[in-house]
Amino acid sequence: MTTTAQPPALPADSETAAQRARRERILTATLALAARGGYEAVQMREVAERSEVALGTLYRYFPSKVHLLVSAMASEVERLSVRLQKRQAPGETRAERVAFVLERSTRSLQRDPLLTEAMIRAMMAADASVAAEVVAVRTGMADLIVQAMRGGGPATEHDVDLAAILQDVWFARQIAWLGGRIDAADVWRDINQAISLVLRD
Amino acid sequence: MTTTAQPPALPADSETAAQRARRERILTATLALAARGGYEAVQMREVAERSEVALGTLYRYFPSKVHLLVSAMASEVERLSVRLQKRQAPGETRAERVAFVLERSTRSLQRDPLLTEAMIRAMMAADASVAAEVVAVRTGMADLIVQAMRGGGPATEHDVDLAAILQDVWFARQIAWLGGRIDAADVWRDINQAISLVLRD
DNA sequence: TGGCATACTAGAACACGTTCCTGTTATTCG
DNA sequence: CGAATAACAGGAACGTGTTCTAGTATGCCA
Repeated sequence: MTTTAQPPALPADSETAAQRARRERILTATLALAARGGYEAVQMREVAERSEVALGTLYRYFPSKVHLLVSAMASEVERLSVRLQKRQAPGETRAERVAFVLERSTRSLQRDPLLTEAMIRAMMAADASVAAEVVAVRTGMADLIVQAMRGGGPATEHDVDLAAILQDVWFARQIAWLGGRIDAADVWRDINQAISLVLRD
Repeated sequence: MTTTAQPPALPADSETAAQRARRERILTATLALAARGGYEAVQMREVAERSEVALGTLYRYFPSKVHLLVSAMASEVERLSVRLQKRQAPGETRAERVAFVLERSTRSLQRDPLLTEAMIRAMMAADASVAAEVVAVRTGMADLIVQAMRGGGPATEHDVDLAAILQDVWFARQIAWLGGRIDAADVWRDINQAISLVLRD
């Protein structure tokens, strides 16, 4: 319930160069700490110190640890999206193309298991106050899936609904993995299965 | 990393009556607090006080807040399961019967939004150490779904896989609701849609 | 240029999950 | 029954997310 104006977690256009640099340093430090030790290693005091910013300033930019990590994930999805959308996903059917994209995404995330743990955990812990950041992440991922589905053609309402279901399964399987109930290979097997169940052409 | 033997979060048969009573009081207090104020209102000191148990004892029974809340959810799912399995779900198709059961479950949970918030949040926060309790919850829910699907007939491997997907969507939609991204009515609409997409007879 | 609002730093302070310690009560076993 | 062991009560103490305070720097406007 702060009353003073402040840089929002979603960057505004009116930021000064110094502010953009601070935000950048904060996100970089966050990703580094998360990659090394997961969710619990991202300690606000440590993030502040590494990004050479006072603790209060960190909280001005990102009002909670969850905001911080979800924002970090949004920037990662952004990166992934740019990389994957350079060319159309290969495959004859929708299922094949979606499988290609989701497998690449999954593998890319599992390469840094601790980082993924930190980000997914934050997504799950997000309450209503983090809605905007969470929507950014989900929109980015939905775009990836829908683009793969349509394979150049137009996306229908139905396509978007299907993409949402796949994304739900995708997240749920990551959680099951984090929860130690399935291993990394199962994650992909289950997602793949969901794809073929949901996207019967 | 405790080394001494202790009453596990999953009750053993060898509990004395006094221990069973303590566990019961703890779960009752947990549900009461959660129903009144959600996840954050379930404070370990408060739970201990209300159940007339020392803080250390509470931690002996439930080694963390997440264990405690997931165990509470397991007992709630148990209750729901007993209530719903009194009679076979009505409906001609698998989709109709599953929809019936999941709608009842969803409505039952949404009647106590704060309690649901607390339990779902704990499910999502569960790490590997809570795997046993989480599995108990998921097994209970999967049973509900599979029983509705088969409508008296035998359940196949495939049925169980489909039930897992529906459960993933079910949880994910609850999270979206908790995260303020969709409202209570959307939860049911989305789940229903997933049912008809996944269970095309 | 001076004044003023806003942003930032440094660090104390607070809240709650968790751990630990000390002494007491209950339980089990010889 | 008596002694050993485990369980419990009561409460202090610690760690980390979050908030608050006081002082300093920075950018903006007259």
